[in-house]
Amino acid sequence: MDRRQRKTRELIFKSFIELLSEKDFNKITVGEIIERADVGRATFYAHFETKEFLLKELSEELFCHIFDAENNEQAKHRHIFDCNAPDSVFLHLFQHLQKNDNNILELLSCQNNELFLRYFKNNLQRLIVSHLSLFEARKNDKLPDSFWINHIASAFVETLRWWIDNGMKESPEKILEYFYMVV
Amino acid sequence: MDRRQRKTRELIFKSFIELLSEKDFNKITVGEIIERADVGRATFYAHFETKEFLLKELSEELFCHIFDAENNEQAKHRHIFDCNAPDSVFLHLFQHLQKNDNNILELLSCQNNELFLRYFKNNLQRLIVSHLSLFEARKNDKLPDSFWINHIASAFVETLRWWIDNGMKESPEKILEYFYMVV
DNA sequence: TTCTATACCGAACTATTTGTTCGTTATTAT
DNA sequence: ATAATAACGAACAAATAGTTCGGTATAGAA
Repeated sequence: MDRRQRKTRELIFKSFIELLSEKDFNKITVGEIIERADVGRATFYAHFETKEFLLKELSEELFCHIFDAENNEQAKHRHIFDCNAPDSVFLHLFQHLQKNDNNILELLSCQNNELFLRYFKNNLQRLIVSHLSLFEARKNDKLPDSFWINHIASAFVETLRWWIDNGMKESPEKILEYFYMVV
Repeated sequence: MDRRQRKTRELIFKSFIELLSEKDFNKITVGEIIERADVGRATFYAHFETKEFLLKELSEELFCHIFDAENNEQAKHRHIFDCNAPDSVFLHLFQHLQKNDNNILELLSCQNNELFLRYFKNNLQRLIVSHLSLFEARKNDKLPDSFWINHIASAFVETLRWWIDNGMKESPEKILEYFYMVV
């Protein structure tokens, strides 16, 4: 990809993230985005079909970073999934979030959190399926699999939401404990 | 309230609900709403400050109907909460939803379900607080109250979401069973 | 270095939507 | 019957979305 393209793309993302932490997605205008990113109007539309596509691509970029272990060559991200301790997956998720890598936290806690928590949950479901054995012991046989998976993912996201909304005072270990208590 | 006011208000609500079941909230224009409701532009703005306020008032009208037992004089709605059986509250919620009183179901399952499920959850929390004793036995002492309440409300909403998304094939009793299994 | 492709600029432009204003008409409550 | 007021409808300014196009600057290859 052309260096110019990369640069513009990053400028737009940066400006957009800033704006998202300030105001509601639907209140953000393309005019504001390009002004803050300092790029031309036509340039924006050369990169993103609409504001909605911009959001979609941003989300994908952010969450792939966290979740797509298989496709991720970089060792520093792989370690989340390579650990031997059985329940380290979720602990490391909490830890990563606390460290606020990639500023995901700001997006999960801003006014638009519904938007991102939904994306987050979708990605999470795939992760859970591959770690389903962790929860096998607690599952009631009568429960349909899809119900069970949805419940675990929801419980994680809601735990996360509660943690953020209450100022993230608890340690990742403590939150993991809470999470396991209810699931 | 003037009969004319009541009439236009209902016309606008009706038109709005129809549109919500067809397209995304943010894609709906005031022009479409008033055209379908067959009221003048100025009339719309005399009733609702913005589209967002229209949504808010609609939600309140719908959910108060279900949740606000204390303030509701009508016996037919009060019965949800007057039952003696301890867990009838949630069963009756599922039953009511299955019967699709007030067409709430369409709003909970349409493209905008995030919107309404959030409102739904907020109202639910208040209900849960007043029935907290039902879940006392399953609560771990270490868990903060607010975490526990949030978890129960979330689990209910997510159970409901799963039920709707999977075509509501299960009976309300079965769904209640699932709900109690995970909470 | 030179050359070619192309990303970006910027300004103008159309179309859509929002929210307001105001004089007129119709309906309501008393 | 009358006074109050809700609705009409047409026109209006302002904001925004998305497009077009000629000119400029830069990247990457030869």
